[in-house]
Amino acid sequence: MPKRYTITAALPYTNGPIHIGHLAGVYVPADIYARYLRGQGKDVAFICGSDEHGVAISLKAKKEGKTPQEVIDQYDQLIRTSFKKFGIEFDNYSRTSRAIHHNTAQEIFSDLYQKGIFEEKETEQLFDPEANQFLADRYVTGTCPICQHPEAYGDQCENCGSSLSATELINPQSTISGSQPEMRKTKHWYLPLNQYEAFLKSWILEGHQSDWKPNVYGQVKSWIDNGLQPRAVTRDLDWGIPVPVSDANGKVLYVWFDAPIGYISSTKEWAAEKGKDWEPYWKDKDTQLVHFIGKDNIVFHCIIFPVMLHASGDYILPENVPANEFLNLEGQKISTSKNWAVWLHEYLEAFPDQQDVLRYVLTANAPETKDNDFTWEEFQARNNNELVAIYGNFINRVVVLTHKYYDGVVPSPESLFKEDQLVLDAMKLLPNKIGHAITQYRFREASQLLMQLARIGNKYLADAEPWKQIKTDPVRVTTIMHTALQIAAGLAVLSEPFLPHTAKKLTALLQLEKLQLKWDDVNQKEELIPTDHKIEKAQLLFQKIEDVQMDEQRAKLASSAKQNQSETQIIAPLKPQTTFENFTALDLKVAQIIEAKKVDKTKKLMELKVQLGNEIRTVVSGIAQDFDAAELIGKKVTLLTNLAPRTLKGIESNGMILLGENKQGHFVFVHPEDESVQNGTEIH
RNA sequence: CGCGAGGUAGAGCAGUGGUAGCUCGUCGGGCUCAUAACCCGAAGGUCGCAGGUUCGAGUCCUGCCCUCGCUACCA
Repeated sequence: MPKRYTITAALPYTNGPIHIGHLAGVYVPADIYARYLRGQGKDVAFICGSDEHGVAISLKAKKEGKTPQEVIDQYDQLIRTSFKKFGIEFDNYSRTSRAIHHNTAQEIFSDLYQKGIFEEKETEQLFDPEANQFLADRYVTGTCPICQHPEAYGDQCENCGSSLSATELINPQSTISGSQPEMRKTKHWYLPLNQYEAFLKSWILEGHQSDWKPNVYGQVKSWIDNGLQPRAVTRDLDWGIPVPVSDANGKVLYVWFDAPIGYISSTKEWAAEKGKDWEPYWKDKDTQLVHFIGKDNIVFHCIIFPVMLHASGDYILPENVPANEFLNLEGQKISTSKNWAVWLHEYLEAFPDQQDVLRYVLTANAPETKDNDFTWEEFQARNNNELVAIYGNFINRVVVLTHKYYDGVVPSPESLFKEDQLVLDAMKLLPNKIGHAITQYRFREASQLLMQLARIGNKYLADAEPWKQIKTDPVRVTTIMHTALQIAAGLAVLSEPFLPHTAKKLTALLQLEKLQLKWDDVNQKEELIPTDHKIEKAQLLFQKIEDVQMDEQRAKLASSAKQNQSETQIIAPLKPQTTFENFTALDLKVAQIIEAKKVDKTKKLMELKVQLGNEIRTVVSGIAQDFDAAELIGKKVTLLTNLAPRTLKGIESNGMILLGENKQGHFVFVHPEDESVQNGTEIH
């Protein structure tokens, strides 16, 4: 049994508000876990904070004409408020821009530096002279050296799928200023992950094969098996924590080096406020450290951060890293940039005081084992059929009957019948069952076990029929209602980790505040709510959600998707002037697609047969993500016929179909008269 | 291409060698205390496909197909 728990939730990055995906993947499960343990009387530090460094924030500030400080202040405030309103009850929520964090991160860097852990390397990197900064690979575009696609990124060409290095691109261009980057030398410090393979193997691959989630374990194993590379932990940037070494002017700690240290500095800040010692929470072997994260963070929390902690010597390692998969929204990936999301602050405007509904839906449909989909239809169904119909209705029945028969006073029971004992026994099994599911990080299951208690209650009332018995055997009804009230009280206690706002309302409704009921009282106490105890008048815990409300939400999503499409586009820079001769050298002809088939084992490639006069040609085109084979057949397209043939995936492609590519990277055929094609759309 | 996860009733999920299960939805019935809520019953599955191991396979092995993700700055 651990003496204490340090629970961390991924630090939200302050370049935008948070949405339901963040909540479902990280914060709701972490909060349930922390609340459950606190309810058990455990010593818990539930730690989080805003992650406020890194190149994305610096860029966003430049783009919006603000200072980075203004950007992070704005979002830190918004995120902080959202968490508070949703009842995500951190023991401490700090910020990585605070002095305590800067100091802590620098201390850890210096410590590792002095121990000689880092490797120093000088490399050549692309530098944007106009923006006066080095460029991360994804901030460089240019022509792909392999397939000639004009908009390949510095790390990968989306067209042909090849992995690239930014220095290979033809005509590289900075996406920040548009200027041509130049090569410059720069020195950085590297964490030699490759030297820690043996440590990671024995710690994770041997030590956690059975208790870590398959997705986490598999991912880590894949990285280790492929061989780890030294990783730079510093960057050339003007926004971040200065590297505390004398020859490191203008260099800051890599955001992923400093962010997880934020857990430690946030713990320090909390301990100082509470007059506690922070060190046992990070250094005592009897502390259980758990990181709640999304799957994209696995490498940092299972490899990089543990190596940092291990190398420094005296820190403990995480006991588990229960990473969740992703949540989609109405069938599509949640995307901040495309505004395809349900933002927490906007949810609250539409559904005031209904935080628990979202908490419940996101728990019941959490992406624990695979990506899941959030739909408004399911949201409505879960609310109306489960929270309202089963949970809320049970409570309402009990409270209404208690007032009708006994003026709201808990009646004194006669001796229990077998059926009364059976439901009470069934309830007594639940605290351990639910607790076990929670400590195994199976929150979906835990939430369904909770709902089972309300089902037990409804069934009990239906079987015992107090409304009939009252006419023939009123004495029997005292026992029935007493028993039903015990279940209602049990629900109030066991709901707390999942539905904190509801638990509070229910506690008030049943006037349980003074009784101070604990989790284990549910299976240990004979009576949760005593005879002669007076309860409040009935009040609804959940409201039905109507179809109109769902239509509004769906309309909102649809309009943001549309708005996003019609957003004024920045027209791609014009290419150098060409000549009429060059143009006439191109042979453009109209052709009709007569056959279309997706190329096996590719995401994008489509093999097309096109009719061109009396000739049929085979063309391979990267459009499979935007079109189905069926809808392509019969389409008339413009074909560049005299392009040199090229073999893709073993199929010779003779020609190229002219396509427009919009901002989202989706292709449209070239029919400029079509309304949906915007001015400035690039054709290639 | 490589690697990881997933593919079980209309939907969402559980089930790691022994008669296929849960929740929602659908259909039928019951009840009327309750937010037209609750309770009971039924229909609905060749467990992605094809082979193999085994007395026996959703479960183990092999191959393939599909979805999502990762490949180092999207929770």
